[in-house]
Amino acid sequence: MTNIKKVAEASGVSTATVSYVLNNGPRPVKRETRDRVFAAMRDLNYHPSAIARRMHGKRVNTIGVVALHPIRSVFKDPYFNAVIGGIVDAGAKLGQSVMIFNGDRWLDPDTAVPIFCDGRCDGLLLLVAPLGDRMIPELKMRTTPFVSINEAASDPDVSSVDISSYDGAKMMVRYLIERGHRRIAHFTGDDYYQSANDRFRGYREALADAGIEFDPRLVYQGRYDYESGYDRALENGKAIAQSATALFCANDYVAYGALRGLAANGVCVPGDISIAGIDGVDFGPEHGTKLTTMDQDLEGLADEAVQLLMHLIEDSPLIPIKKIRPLRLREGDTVAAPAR
Amino acid sequence: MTNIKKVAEASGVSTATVSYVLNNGPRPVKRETRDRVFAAMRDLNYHPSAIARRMHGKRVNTIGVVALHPIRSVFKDPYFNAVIGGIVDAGAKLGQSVMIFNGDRWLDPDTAVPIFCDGRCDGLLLLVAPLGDRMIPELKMRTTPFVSINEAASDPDVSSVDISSYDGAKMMVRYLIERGHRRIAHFTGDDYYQSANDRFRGYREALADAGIEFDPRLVYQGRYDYESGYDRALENGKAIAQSATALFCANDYVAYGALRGLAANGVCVPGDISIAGIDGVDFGPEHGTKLTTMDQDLEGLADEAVQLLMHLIEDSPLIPIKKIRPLRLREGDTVAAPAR
DNA sequence: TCCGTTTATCTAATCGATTACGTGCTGATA
DNA sequence: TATCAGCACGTAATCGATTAGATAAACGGA
Repeated sequence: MTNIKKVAEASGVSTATVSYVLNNGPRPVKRETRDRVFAAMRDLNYHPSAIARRMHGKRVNTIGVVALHPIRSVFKDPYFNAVIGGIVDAGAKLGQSVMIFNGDRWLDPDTAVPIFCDGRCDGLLLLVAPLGDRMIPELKMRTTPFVSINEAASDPDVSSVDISSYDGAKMMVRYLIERGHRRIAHFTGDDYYQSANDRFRGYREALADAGIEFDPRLVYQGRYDYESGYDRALENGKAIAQSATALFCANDYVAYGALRGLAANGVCVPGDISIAGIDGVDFGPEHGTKLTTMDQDLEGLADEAVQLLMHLIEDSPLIPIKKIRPLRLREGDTVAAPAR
Repeated sequence: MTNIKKVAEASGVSTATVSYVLNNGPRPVKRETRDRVFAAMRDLNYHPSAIARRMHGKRVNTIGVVALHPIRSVFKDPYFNAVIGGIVDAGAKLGQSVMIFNGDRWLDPDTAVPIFCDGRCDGLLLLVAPLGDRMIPELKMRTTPFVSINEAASDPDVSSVDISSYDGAKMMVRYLIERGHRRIAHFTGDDYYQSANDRFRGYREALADAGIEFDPRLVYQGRYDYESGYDRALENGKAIAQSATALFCANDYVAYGALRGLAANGVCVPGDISIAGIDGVDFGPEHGTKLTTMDQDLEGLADEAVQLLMHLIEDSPLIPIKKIRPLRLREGDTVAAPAR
């Protein structure tokens, strides 16, 4: 392989000079010499080893994404896909490659965190809810900067980018109320997610603000996935359609599941009941129905997280930075005024 | 940071001995000493730097995935998602992390390939059709092993994992013929993909084998995406329904597009016309109609590619290895016998 | 003309590991 | 007891870069 030594020999200078040319500093090099070095680099098809540079604290232009999910596969999930895709895109624009840590192998923080921080990445993005509580203390013991995305931002020392699930849920339920609904059911998400609790709280607050009494019989405990929404809608479809005119689901998967589960019960959406989700996940053009949801702009979220991480890597600020992103209503075809 | 030197001091041995303990070789260490070293590593919370080890030709346990597409975003594409997800899963099982190279930044082989090979990855997987022709000559000049996945396997020196698009298309068209169809239309894929041409060829051969004359009026040139299928079906829906009883699409996106485009024309599938795809892309449970398609088992493909790459990395065999994977028919709800 | 500055470059230490080579010790053999 | 093999481990070179410190030449002011 061609290394810096060969380039130095070929251009008749020391390796130090080649390095100064390569990095455009920290010491100046005469233009004439510089040109000779560049020529030698071209002739020998030289490209510096990222590894050797990292030995001196230089960056490797790699950001690690720890994308773990306790149950489902991350790559079959449009939410994770959108975020990871956004990270890769945002990274590529800034010349950063992205390393993905995904799989059961990384679930144990004691063995995983040292590997995340073994020098291959300049910084880390965490997509690990609800595992962050176990992961973050380990990460804080090391020097690799990291940003937590959606969840686990409760720790005040951790830089994070997050959405306000509470506000989003509240806005959506307020919207349903404005459309004339007063009997609004709710399918919850997994209760070990902080966001699921926040969304439930936003739902209750919006009702309270409108002077509507909270009815626990309209709340169906569930998980954050399609099957959960489908199963609950299939079991309770008729009851829901009779007792409520709208159904607010804890996320878009649940909402789509509910949609199909209700359809299987012969309930029409939005004719018989309105359905609203939250997250704004893009299921692609192949998908049929457009869901009314709160869009959290996952690409924008990813972009902001990457930029924040780059800031941490480059400037290592002393105090943690927390960003909260707003959700925006996206009207689809699943909400209408109540029939009655 | 704690490094090997501190561990050596703490356990009263030299760094060499610590290294022998760490690597369990190449020289033996007395059990007693080994225990002392392990204890010191635990006490100091020591974990070796992957970077420094790489300086001595050791592996970093990272495989790079070059996932480029000339037009669409890779992460909004279920095909790429399935393959990349499969690679990440297969890698995690073998203790490998995956680095993703994606974005316009890497389209130019002259600047990109040196970066792919800058030491951060032990090997590369190429998902770059149809760009491989430009990328592969550059890669062959370097020492980083690589495997090409689907396309660009034409170069006899390159190890690859591929499906036989020709056989798959032929099998699918033969199946349609067996179901009673004789007038079979075809939506092609982008003609700069070798696979698209192979699929078209398989279509023609299957017709020829059954003694059915090839009718160029039944062939609609297009691209490998949903919109292409949709647009062609929307424009020509009635004509297609009248002139053919089945439609074989160059991939699953096109097929889904055709499905919706025909529906918009009031054509029923499979009542009025049967539709078949090829690839076996999984659109997730949220998706409605089940397409009849040729499944190429993308997870299995990814798994085999990772294993092949690991073989190249570990054993550096002298001759390239080429694998061809079969496609399997997956019956869905979009093919029936012709109505007549 | 002499000395201090500036400029351009070289020498060598350094990063954190791996490993070839050298050394001291033990025990078996002649 | 001298010799030699083998074991256990230390010393130091090495990987490919970066960079502080040393050095030599050019330049400018008193």
